[in-house]
Formats: sequence, C-alpha cells, structure tokens
Amino acid sequence: MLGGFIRAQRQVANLSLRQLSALTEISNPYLSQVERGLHEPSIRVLKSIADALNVSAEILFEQAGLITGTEKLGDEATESAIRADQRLTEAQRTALLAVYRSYVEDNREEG
Amino acid sequence: MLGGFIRAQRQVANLSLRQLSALTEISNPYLSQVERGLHEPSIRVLKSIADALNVSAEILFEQAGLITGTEKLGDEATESAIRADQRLTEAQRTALLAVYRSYVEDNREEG
DNA sequence: CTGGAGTGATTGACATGCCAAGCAGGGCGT
DNA sequence: ACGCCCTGCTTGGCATGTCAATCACTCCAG
Repeated sequence: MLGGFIRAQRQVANLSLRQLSALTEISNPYLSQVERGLHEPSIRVLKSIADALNVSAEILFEQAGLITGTEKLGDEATESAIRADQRLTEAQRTALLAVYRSYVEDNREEG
Repeated sequence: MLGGFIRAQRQVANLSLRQLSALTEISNPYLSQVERGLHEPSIRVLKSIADALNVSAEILFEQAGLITGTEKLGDEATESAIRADQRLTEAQRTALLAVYRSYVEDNREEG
C-alpha cells in the first residue's frame, strides 16, 4: 500500500530508483524494498522521501495509515492542540481544557 | 525533544509507564528509553503512542521534526483549532480565545 | 521493621532497518 | 558480436529498534 503509492509518485516524477536515492540520500536497494513493501521505513526515511517527491508529508502519512483521513479536522482537534501547546503551563492547560469541556457539554445537553 | 514531549503528555494524562505500555502494547522499558531520547521510535510505535495519549498524530510528528516547523501546525495550532471547532458557539469561541490569549500573554511577560 | 505493590531504569538477546557490493537484463552505438 | 550505461533486484552484514527479565527505589499497611 504505502510502497505502491511511493513507487507511483516516483514514476510520475520520472525518477529512477538511483535518482531518488541521490535526492533522498537513501540507498536505492532499500528504496526498492520499501516500494515493494518488504520493509517499513523509519520516520526519517519517510520524511526525506516526501520531501524529494514534493509530496506533503501528511499525504504520505495518510497512505501509511498514520493519519486516519479526516483526523486533523475531527472533534478532538481542539483538545489535542491545547494539550500540545508549549506556550501554556500545566495549570493553564488543565484550566483551559476544563472550560472547553464544559462548553461542549452544555451544548450537547441543549441539543 | 520528542521524548520529553511524550513524557510530558503522559504525565498530563496521569499515566505510569506501565499503564501507557498496556494501552499501546509497547514495552515499558522501551517507552522509558524513547522518552529519554535514547531511541527513535518507529512509525507504528509513534502512532500507537499518539492514539493512547489522545494527541493528534500530526502534533507528534511535528514534535518529531517530521513536519518542518510551521508547515502545518505552528504556534497557532491552538487558535486555529478553537476557531474551527464546530462544537462551540460563536460566543464560546470568542471567550475561549480570550482566555487562551491572556494565558500566553502572561507567560510572555514573565519570561 | 518487614513485605507487598507501585514507580522508572538497566541489560542482554532477538528482530528489523538500512547500506555497500554485486547480479541480471534491456537498449543503443560501434 | 561486443561494450557501455541504464534500469530494478538480491544478498550479507552492521546499526538500531524492541522486548523479557531484572534491578533499585519509594510508599504505605500490617
């Protein structure tokens, strides 16, 4: 699945395995194996492939089954963002989440 | 960097290494090593951690340096998420944003 | 004080990612 | 026919991801 997608993208870009290898600094044998699904590439490899093929990393991740399609726009985006926000202190995070949840809960009750 | 972020998220969620281990089906020693930056986890591991901690996979990828900084989710991720949240009314959105901004501002002043 | 039950960390072994070297075949010019 | 350069693929081995077993520590009940 992922491998096939990468191979297709490479061919669309008219690149040989060795050319892609040069761009990504990943050996061509390994690229071959990844494209045929014999190996699950590491994060670093996946990223450099995405860059070289001018494919948004997100799309590759989606192909890899990492992002479940609409996840980024899903219901939990706000909670996730708050939790990950480095500009908030721990106490602030907790408080903000509590407020947010109470809002959502209120709206749910009203229908 | 990535490891520290995962550790912080785990502690926010009030989980021990073994509890997270149970949720993710990843051994607790390995989680420990990942959190301390001794190993770069595979894609599969990263995703199961993201799922278990209810963190958007994208946010984890950004922390992992996968998404180059502001490509998708930068400092404004929280604001964006709040604005896009369909579960909030307009008034709630405004209020939440105001609280959020005041937090960030406070922290900036303190240095 | 002693003994569980919880916490995170270390270690040694096995599985897998990844690469350098080399192989087999297909065009194309001489 | 040869030889060259290109293509993708196979293989052996080192580096790294991952786990089972175990350790040291803290805390609290008996």
